[in-house]
Amino acid sequence: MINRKKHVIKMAHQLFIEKGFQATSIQDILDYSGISKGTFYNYFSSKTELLIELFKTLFSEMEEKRNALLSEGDPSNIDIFINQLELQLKINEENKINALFEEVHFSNDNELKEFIKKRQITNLYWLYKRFIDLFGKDKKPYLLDCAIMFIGILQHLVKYYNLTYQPNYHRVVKYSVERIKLIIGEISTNGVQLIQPEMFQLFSIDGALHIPNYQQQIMRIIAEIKESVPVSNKVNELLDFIHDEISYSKKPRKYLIASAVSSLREEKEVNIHFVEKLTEVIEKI
Amino acid sequence: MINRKKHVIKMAHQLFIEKGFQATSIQDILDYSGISKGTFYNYFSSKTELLIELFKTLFSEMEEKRNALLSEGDPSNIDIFINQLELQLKINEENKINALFEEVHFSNDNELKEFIKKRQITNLYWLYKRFIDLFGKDKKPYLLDCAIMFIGILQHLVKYYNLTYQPNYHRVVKYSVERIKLIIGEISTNGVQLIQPEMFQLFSIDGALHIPNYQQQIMRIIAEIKESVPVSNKVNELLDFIHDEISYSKKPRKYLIASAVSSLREEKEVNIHFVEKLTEVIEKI
DNA sequence: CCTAAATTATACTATTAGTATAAAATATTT
DNA sequence: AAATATTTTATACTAATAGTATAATTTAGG
Repeated sequence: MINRKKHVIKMAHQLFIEKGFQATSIQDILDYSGISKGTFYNYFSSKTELLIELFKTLFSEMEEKRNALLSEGDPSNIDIFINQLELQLKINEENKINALFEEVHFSNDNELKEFIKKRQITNLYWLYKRFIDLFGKDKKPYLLDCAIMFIGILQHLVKYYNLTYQPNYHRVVKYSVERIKLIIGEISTNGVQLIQPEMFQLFSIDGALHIPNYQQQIMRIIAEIKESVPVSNKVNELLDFIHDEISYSKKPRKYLIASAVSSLREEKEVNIHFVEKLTEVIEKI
Repeated sequence: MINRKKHVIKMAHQLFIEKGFQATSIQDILDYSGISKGTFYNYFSSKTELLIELFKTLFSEMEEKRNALLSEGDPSNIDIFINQLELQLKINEENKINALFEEVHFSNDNELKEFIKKRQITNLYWLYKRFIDLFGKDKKPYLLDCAIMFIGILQHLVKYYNLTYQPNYHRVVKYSVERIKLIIGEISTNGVQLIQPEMFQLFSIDGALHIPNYQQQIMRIIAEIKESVPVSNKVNELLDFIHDEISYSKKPRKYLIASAVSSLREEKEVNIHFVEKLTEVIEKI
């Protein structure tokens, strides 16, 4: 029964893709996934919260795959970067993430709006960091501007390219990268800056963003635990809490996480080996 | 009573700005603008249709002001272009058009989606044409790509600039224009093309877009008539029909418009001079 | 086999979009 | 000015849907 919640999210995702988020009623989701209303509200407090959970899983998967492309590779290798972008665009399309994203801008739900905003900033930060990898630390002052422009260029070109031709992400990404390379060269020669990278501090995710090491490690361990054995409700809840706290809190509450881990230790289904690794990593937060 | 409908749109606009489109119920609009439900549904078939009418008026006003900046000026003067962009960004902000736009992507309403899509394409086309004015016909094959990239750059820079600093549209526009100038130079030297300008034909607004002369003239005459004297319901309906047919139809139905004009001729409140001018222009369609 | 938790079925409330209609107010025509 | 047509209002109604409440049933685990 532990996968029921995931199953509901999956079914809802399908409905959202087919009919759109708005047009899918909760009753539709109940019918399609074969649960009762009570169960639904036991899992989620609203349709919006279901959507947020859907986004979280999709983004986690995407980030994992994206980072896997780079692991052990050379961060300054631009072909890897291009592969990462292509991958993201493809996953986006497969899951209609963009469509959902757009559909969702409407919401009066502040939690959702904040979630999406943070997501965009985090994504921008990733790009900024990758640009530093690719083009060198000396160009730092200009690379935020460039990252912003690059997102704009890429998104708009993809949109109109796909309106006109069959999608060809490789071509569009390469084209976009060529343009931004030119701009980076010119801007850093002339020393023109528009927005200061200190901007990230405004969103107080700067801290969290600077130490993605432990975050990635923890997320990997959690994934391993879940794959190793079907876990109980309780374990699942604990793992999800840790995952979310790590991923979406400005400052993850270290002691709360430690407490969750020690509860995990009690559960025999979880290999003690994993718990040790978790404890170890969490101490470094 | 002729302005009541406009008054309702205005009041609704205020509510949309304050609370958002979604969060504003029809009852809110009724209370705020002091009309009854019956009247509302007499004016609009739904809240969405009201929104479309709001957009139409906002866009018309914006286009008029934007084009006024260029009238009699040199199309290749880049400072005029920069002024035009600044103006648009400011009007956008004042009326929260972007916010409404985003809020609205959600809708299951196909009419609205189509309306917005066409609006974006039309806007892109305007920019493409302006780029031809500014950078020369010889660069035509590359200027659609550049227009697309430019929109992306400008929109994203504005977004993040305004998140960080006080809005300074002049600065952001100038920065964006500098970048695109560089790209245009490089692209046209190397002869790289991504999307063909023939793309516009896909949206079959190509024809309509090529002859904006009569469109502008007619819209000006209509505005003049409405300003000259408070017009009756009937006249207003006729004028609005002509306006919409000119603005939003792929191929305006010439004879239908002529018929509307001849009905106008019967109305004594409308100065015959205007009717003559209209007739004259419509013959050229 | 027993207990606790999860799930179901069902009924209910509250909000809202949209329809229907008769009465009242306002315009228009003769 | 009276008659007629139209617009507007007030009101009551239907239908759809989100979310709450709860007793009965099922399932999982010790």
